[in-house]
Amino acid sequence: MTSQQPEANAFQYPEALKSLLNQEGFRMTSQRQKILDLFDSDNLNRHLSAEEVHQALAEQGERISFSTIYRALHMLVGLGLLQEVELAEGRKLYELSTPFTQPHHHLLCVHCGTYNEFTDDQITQVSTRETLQRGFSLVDCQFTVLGVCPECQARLSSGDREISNPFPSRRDA
Amino acid sequence: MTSQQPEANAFQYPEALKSLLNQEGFRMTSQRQKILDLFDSDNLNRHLSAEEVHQALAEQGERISFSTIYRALHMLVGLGLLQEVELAEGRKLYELSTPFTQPHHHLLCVHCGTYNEFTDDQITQVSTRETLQRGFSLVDCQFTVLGVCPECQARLSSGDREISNPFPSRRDA
DNA sequence: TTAATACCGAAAACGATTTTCAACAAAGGA
DNA sequence: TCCTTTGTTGAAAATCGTTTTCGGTATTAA
Repeated sequence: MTSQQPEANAFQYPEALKSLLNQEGFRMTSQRQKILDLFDSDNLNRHLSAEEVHQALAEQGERISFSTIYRALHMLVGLGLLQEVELAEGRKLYELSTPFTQPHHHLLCVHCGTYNEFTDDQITQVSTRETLQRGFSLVDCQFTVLGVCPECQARLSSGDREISNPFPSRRDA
Repeated sequence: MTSQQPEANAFQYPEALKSLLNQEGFRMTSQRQKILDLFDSDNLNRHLSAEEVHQALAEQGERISFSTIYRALHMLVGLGLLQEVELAEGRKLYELSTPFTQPHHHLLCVHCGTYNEFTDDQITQVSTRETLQRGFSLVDCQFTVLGVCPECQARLSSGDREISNPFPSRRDA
């Protein structure tokens, strides 16, 4: 109850979240609550960019400025509730951090940008081993496998040859 | 000799590089050669940002515009000679791609930004397994372990508490 | 009730990257 | 050889995601 770490179910208890923020001198506001809710709603346990957060909120009638969104995302990362991942080039994505979800990694199609998640103990093992060997403390690990999904393979084999940037841009999607 | 793939030693043979570009309708120019040389010079088999490329060239008296640098880096990635890695947030780094170097991964200190490289067969195994299982073809994999290096641990334990962004910015370095 | 402090949105600033554009250079014919 | 086509360059402008500034508002604590 009085632990410094957020409990695994902090999201179920609005009060716990509020006091977590308060401990650090922050306040729980309606904007922040709505942003958090986005990540917690379980049909949405995916990665969201600031842009996508803005859009998702807009779709439910909430008009929250980008400055507020960015500030909230930063704060939530600082508190350990969210974590950043770098999947799509040029922008950062955010997801619930590992105390609240299973550690997982990403398999990304470099053409259409869709991704799968997977978990693998070996990855965790390697992370731990490498950090220990060098006296590092482990903060996080990000494993991203880039490939071409079956659909894009089919599409590509029928014609359209081109030298493509292995990192997809928003426009290509 | 007539293979479509670049040979592992293409960098030793300027002619091979030139014809590799020509095959795709590009030309080998002095600017592109100098940029390539940067990555090939073996005391420099590290990651360079566009900024660092620009600076390294400036130090040897070459004044090449950023537009040219960015264009060359893109093209070289497209040709498979370089690959992008996302280590430092907010900018892309480039390094020789795996046919020319050993596959390796990165252990990054989130405070000072220094990194170690390591290799690990398990990572490759997992990449292959996950892609095959889903019918993907494997393009690349990026494994980045984030941690705090021993030096920063020591420095941090003596005082300066703060909620910090787990991704370091240039200014923090 | 007031003072202090955190918060908000709009707009400006920022930094990395990309594009535009006009001039230039290499290649490939007539 | 001259000419045309096409790729390349640098400077400057544009873009994009993100961060900061600023004036005003809300919450908290004295």
